[in-house]
Amino acid sequence: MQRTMAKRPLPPADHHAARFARQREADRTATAEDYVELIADLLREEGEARAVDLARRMGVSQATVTATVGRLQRDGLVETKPYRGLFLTPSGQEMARTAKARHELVVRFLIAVGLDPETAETDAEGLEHHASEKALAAFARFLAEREDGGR
Amino acid sequence: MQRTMAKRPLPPADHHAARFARQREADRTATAEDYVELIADLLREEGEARAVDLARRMGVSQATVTATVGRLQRDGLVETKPYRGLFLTPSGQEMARTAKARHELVVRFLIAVGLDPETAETDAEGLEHHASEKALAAFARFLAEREDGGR
DNA sequence: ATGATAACTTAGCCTAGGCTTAGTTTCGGA
DNA sequence: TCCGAAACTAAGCCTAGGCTAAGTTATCAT
Ligand SMILES: [Mn+2]
Ligand SMILES: [Mn+2]
Ligand SMILES: [Mn+2]
Ligand SMILES: [Mn+2]
Repeated sequence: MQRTMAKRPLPPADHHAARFARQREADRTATAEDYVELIADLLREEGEARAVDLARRMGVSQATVTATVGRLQRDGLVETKPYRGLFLTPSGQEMARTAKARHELVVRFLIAVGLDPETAETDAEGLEHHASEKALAAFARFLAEREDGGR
Repeated sequence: MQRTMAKRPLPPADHHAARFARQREADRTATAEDYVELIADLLREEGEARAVDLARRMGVSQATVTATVGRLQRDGLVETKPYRGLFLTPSGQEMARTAKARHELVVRFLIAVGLDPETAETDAEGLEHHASEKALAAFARFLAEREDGGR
C-alpha cells in the first residue's frame, strides 16, 4: 500500500499519549451521539422513536437499548414515555443537530474523494466520531473548493 | 456547518444495523491494532518494546498494559520476555505492518486535503480504524492523482 | 555481592456496552 | 370487553478496558 516506510522518529511520549487519550474520549461519546442522532431521525421521519425501533436499527437487543437509554437519561440527553417513544431534551437535540451535520459532512466528503455512496455511509458511521473540528473544517473547505471548481 | 438538512429517508433497518455492527467490530479490534503498531515502532526505533514504555506512550497504567498484553498473547499476536520486552508473533507482525501502512496512508491523505500534520496524526489515530478497504483505496487514488497533477 | 530502584504482576475495583431469559404492562383487534 | 401479542423492564451474566494499591522480581550501580 506504500513503498517507503518513512523513518519518522517517535513523537514525545506525552504527545503520543495525548493522541490515544483523545481517541478513547471519542469512543466514549460515540454511542451517545449515534443514539441521539438516530432518535432525532426517527422522530423526524417516522414521527416517533420507540425503543424497539432503535434496537432494530442499531442491531442490538431491546435490553441493551433500555440500558443505554438509561445512561442517556442519566446524562440529561433523553426522556422516555413508555409505549410512546423517546424524546430528546434540549441538550439532546443540540447533540443530535451537531452529530447529524457532522455525519452529512463526512458522507459528502467521502463521496467527493471517490467513495461510493453506500460505503461512504457505512464508513462515515465510524469515522465521524474521530474527526476533529479542524478536520471537519478541512473537509468543508475541500467541498467548497470542489463546488467552486466547476465555475 | 450545512445549510440544507437533506430529507433522505431512513435506510432499511437491516442495512442500518449492519453499519453499526461494522463500527462495533472496528472498535473491538482498534486496541490490538494500536498496541501491535506501537510495539513494532518501538522495536524498530528503540530496539526494544517494554511494557513500561507502552504504558507511557499509550497514556495508560502499567497494570492496564499487563492486562491488554495478556489478551494479545491469548490471541497469538504477542510474546513477552519479562524485563526484556515484548515481541510480535508472525501474525502480530503482519497486523502491525498493515496497521502501519494504513496509518501512514490516512495521515498523508489528511494532510493532502488540507489538515496540519499534527492534527492529522492525532485524528488518524482514531480514523484509521474505521476506514474500509474501499475508503483506503479511494484515499490512495486521491494521493496518486495529486502527485500526478503537478506533472 | 548486594541492595535500591525500576519493571512487572496480582488483586480487587469500576463502567460501558453487549447478551439471554423471564417478567410486566399496554394496545388493539375480534 | 378482553386477551394475545407487542413493547418494555428487570435480573443476571459476560468481556474489554480502564483504575489504584500492594506485592514480586530482576537489573545495575556502588
Ligand atoms: Mn456513528
Ligand atoms: Mn452518524
Ligand atoms: Mn489508532
Ligand atoms: Mn495508528
